[in-house]
Amino acid sequence: MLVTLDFETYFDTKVSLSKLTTMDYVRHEKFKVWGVGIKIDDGPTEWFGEDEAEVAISEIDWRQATVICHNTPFDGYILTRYYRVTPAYYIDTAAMSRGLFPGQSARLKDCAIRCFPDDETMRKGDELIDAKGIYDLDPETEQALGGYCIQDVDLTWALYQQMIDQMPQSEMDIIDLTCRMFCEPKLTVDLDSLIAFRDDQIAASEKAINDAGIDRKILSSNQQFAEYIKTDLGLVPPTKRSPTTGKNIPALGKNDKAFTQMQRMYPEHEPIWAARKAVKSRINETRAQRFIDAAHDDGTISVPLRYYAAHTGRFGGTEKINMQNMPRNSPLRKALYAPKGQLVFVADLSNIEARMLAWLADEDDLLEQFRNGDDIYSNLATKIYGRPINKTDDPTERFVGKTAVLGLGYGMGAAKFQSTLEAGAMGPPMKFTTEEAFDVVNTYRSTYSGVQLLWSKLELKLANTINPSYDEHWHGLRFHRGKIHLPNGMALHYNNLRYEGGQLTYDSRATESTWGGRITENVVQALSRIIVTDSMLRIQQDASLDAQVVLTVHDEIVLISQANNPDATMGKLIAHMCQPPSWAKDIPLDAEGGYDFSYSK
DNA sequence: ATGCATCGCGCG
DNA sequence: AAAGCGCGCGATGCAT
Repeated sequence: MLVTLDFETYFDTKVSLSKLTTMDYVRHEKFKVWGVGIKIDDGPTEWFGEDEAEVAISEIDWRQATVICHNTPFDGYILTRYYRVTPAYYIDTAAMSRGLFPGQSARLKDCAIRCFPDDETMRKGDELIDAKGIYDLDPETEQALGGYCIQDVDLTWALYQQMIDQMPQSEMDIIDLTCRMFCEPKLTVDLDSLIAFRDDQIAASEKAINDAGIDRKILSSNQQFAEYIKTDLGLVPPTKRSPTTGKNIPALGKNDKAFTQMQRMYPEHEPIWAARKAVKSRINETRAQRFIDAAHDDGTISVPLRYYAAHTGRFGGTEKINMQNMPRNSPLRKALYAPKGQLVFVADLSNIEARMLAWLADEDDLLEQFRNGDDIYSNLATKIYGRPINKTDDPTERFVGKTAVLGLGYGMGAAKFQSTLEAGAMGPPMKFTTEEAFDVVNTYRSTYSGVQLLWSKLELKLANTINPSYDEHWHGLRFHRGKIHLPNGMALHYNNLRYEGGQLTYDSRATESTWGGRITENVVQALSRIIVTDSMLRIQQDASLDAQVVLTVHDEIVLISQANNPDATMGKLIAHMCQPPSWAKDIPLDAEGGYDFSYSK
């Protein structure tokens, strides 16, 4: 049974979805369901007002129901957390839109215009219903609201019918799973440790500011802090060229080399440097607070993930919470744990993008190294240094190999390679001369000549699609009409593809230009994402695992399963993740992972 | 007050 | 001619 529905709920200037997270909004004391529009299968849409909504919801057999909404994490959250009913399957037309039209607005209004450009009846009502801030609706307002709600439900249904044929079942299952992570939370939070962490952060930052004796405002502002360094300390504040605007801006970031150097040169100002750091690291405090606020009374926490946030299909964060970029050894991670009797399992696909790149580039030698379980970072470093490099004896040289493998495969140049090494993002900061950096880049490109060839191949094939009759199948991909169709039925979109000033150009939110290295990265990322989501579904659907996937972080899958016999569970996970797809049977995959009471690796 | 662009920084 | 790529959030500073 298909249940298309749309809740209309109280909102005012402060209590609204634009001001609050979904969690805070639905649990707000003023939250109230004004009514709900419900359509069962292709029957008529009915409006149920405030007094009828609960009965209408309770009369549906949710164990048999597939719910369809526009932005289902919201309506689904009301169903599961407010009405305590759980649909069998979640469909979200906003998510479908993001999948089919990456980078374009997924608002109901915009979806309608895009899907039905010539049908003026398929429009979201835009006359203003002034229900804002009216807690108890008068009959006329309620009737008007009900009318618009019915229109929205009908529109959602029409969008569903329009888009469903273009959506592969696997992606519908991923949308269902994404909604489930949010609407049926399984992870729990340790509030005490979060509160302790937050309060520690606040105390530490207050102490640092007091010790320095400078106003917080000055410390936190780049411009004001630069001025302070100049006039009060009598030093020259470091500057740099903005990578986006080209303007000269203060280089006072935590990782700005000139600034860290200045800190080393003037240790007598240590309290000031410490205070600057403390002020700038308030994110820990606010993040802890976000988690505390998001926690439900029963201890669970919803995982907000945005389906198809990136045009490559990768997920993103949302609801002011980004669980995909939590610092690795942060108390934030440790505060997320499994319910009693269960464990958190974390597994990731080792070097998935490097493997995918090697597979696409037909780099047989590299593929063989992966098959043999070789340390590819050390192997490349061996070529770079001209002597045997291994993980234990030459960690520094290996980092050079790692930086090379991760960046040079997508066209990174010598200057950028040099500065990346100098910043020391992946290991100890290293000094390379321009010539040395050039040497490494050349070594990489000649060692993996297939990669360099791949850049130009992909650029040429994509550029060829400017010609509408061009249609080529290659490596499970199809190049046609500004799109690179992926083997799972989705596609990379390069809208309005053209040459502008000699640059391959397309429209996303802004006008973008692209080139071989960038296209290669897009394809590699999109294909790697399919490997991960395919195994996510296998894991979720393997009844013997009794697992609930609760989070994914690009190459990593996080799930909760029973605590008994965890090694057997882990073994099955790894097996699921190492299964190559039908379109790349010869790609060597590897996965590793572990389990614990909490989400800590 | 609120929105937008920009930067910094965390993750992959 | 030359270019690692992909995200979201917090904070600042400026525009409205």
